[in-house]
Amino acid sequence: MHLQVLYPFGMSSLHPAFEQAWTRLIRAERGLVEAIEAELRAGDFPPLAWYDVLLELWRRPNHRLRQSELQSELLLAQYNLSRLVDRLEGAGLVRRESCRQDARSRWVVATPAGLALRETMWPAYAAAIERHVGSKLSAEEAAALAGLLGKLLGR
Amino acid sequence: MHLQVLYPFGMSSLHPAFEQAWTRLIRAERGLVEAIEAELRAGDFPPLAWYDVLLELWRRPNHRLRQSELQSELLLAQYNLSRLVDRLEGAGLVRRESCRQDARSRWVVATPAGLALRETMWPAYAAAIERHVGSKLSAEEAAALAGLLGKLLGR
DNA sequence: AAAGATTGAATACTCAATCTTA
DNA sequence: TAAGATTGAGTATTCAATCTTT
Repeated sequence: MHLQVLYPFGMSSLHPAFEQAWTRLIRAERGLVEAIEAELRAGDFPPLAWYDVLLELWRRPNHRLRQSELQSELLLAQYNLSRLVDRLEGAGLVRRESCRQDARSRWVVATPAGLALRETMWPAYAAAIERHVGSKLSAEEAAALAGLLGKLLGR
Repeated sequence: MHLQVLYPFGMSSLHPAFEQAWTRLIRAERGLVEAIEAELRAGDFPPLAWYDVLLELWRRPNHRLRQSELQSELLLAQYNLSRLVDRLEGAGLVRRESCRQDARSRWVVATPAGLALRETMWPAYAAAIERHVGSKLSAEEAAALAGLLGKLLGR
């Protein structure tokens, strides 16, 4: 096949389509996150990481999750999550509770203020996604993109 | 439909395909960058940001670029690039030169050590991309992904 | 020993202010 | 005034070490 002659697979080469997909993946993610977070900041909302925590908690029974579960949901390092939860707790959006079943663990529980913030934040967030993603892809293209990214994620 | 109850279409809602594409874009980018950077770190290589700078310089005549040009190429904030270049300069990989044409500007020039590092780093980087991206998508899928991401980037 | 979580110290990033030259 | 770049101070992230419980 033609491209394989120009860029044979081997020790140190890479098909250009992979390289381009890789560089664009990084640029698209960073550019869009920056643009969307700037819009949220302009609306006096906290960073997306705060939303992510509140969303995970909101989805669960009793709006609570063990830190270790939050950690694996959000793909965060343990020490990173520990300090993120510190900040949310300091802002009164979550509280920590000790865990009967396993005293090593701690629950992270959304407070009413945390749930209210997530609810207020969602329309602004959705509008920003609509503006930056929805305006550039059709629904079919978005579905195709989600499918390809799913493969990268092993789904 | 269930999701429409949670996220009805309207002023502040979003087609689920956009939401899924968005969340997967973030997860795929972060997971892959983390995995690939971990491999490079294990091979005693510096962060990808260093590679990005050295690559841009390598591509240019005389292996040099104004800081402001590097900044727009790499989509970095000015203060961020300033300190990234400080670190590369401290490691002897680039040097700064004053600019005759516009004394406000400074050139960033790759040193022989910087060019050599980029060259040594590429096979390891390419192998990591191959392992984490090439193994999960066909070349056709990678090209389709690059095309969709290009739309998101306005290309 | 391993899992869950936290912390001190070092590094990196961000915001706003600053400096120089165009 | 604006462009290019840098810097001090504050915030966030990272690494390694630590603590408690399983």
